[in-house]
Amino acid sequence: MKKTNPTEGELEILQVLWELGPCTVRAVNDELSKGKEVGYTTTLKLMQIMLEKGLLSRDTSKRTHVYKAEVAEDVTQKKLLERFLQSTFKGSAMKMVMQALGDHQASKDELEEIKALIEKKEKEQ
Amino acid sequence: MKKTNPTEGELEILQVLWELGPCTVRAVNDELSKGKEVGYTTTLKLMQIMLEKGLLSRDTSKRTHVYKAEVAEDVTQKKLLERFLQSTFKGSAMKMVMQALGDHQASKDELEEIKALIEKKEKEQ
DNA sequence: AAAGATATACGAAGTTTTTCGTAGATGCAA
DNA sequence: TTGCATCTACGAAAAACTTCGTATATCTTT
Repeated sequence: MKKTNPTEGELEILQVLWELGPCTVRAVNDELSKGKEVGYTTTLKLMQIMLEKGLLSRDTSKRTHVYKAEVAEDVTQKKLLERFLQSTFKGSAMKMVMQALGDHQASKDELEEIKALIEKKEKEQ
Repeated sequence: MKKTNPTEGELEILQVLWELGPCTVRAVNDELSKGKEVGYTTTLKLMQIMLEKGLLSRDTSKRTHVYKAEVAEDVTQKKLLERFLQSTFKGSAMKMVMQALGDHQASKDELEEIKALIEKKEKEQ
């Protein structure tokens, strides 16, 4: 029940559950299979481990168990982002933001949204 | 010589070399030791592996070898950023930017810099 | 009811990454 | 020169993560 950070494999499963909501192992495995080959029992095992870690919970009232994410998407993203920032950008969020903005396409709306956020932050200061 | 992505441990070493420039194993190990306990031969071994991978090069003309990063900081950051974006934010750079901006302090200058970049991007469109 | 499909549990092998001990070479100080 | 400190090489244990096979139970279909 420690809710340790998910590994990459675990994260893929979380992505599916965040997107589709509570799922059976089969559903998760089908979804993962769209992107890469992965055995059913591999997915099952991983989800059982995640259950132990507290990353998932499940409903066992039926024969086919239904799993559900126990960690929120935004909270998890935030934690992982902190870790990544630390390890790759020595904690400099702004440097990373510049890098990301520079390298990626953005729609007009997205740019506006970011600009609005920046202006809000500037007022706060 | 494949220059595969560095692992987390390898990244810590790269950070040191990027910051201090070419270093002996001892120097790198001393630096790492400021943050956590780590054995000398552990650092040595890791750096030897990185040498094999092509992440580092070294000067062996003296008894004490001097290692140097063979991958650039910004290029490496960019690669790792792509991977991280994919695994954690399903590739949505803008979502991550918003998250990072929202959660982190930024100086006036940094905010201005980002705003300028955004305006430049808007013009490009 | 029997056969086939599908489910969970679980051990264990396979990979990757990290850590460390030991051996042998070289430098340095008394 | 002798002995102590420091260096590299290297194997291999340890740890973390991933993958899978097999046993067994439960539906479902005929």
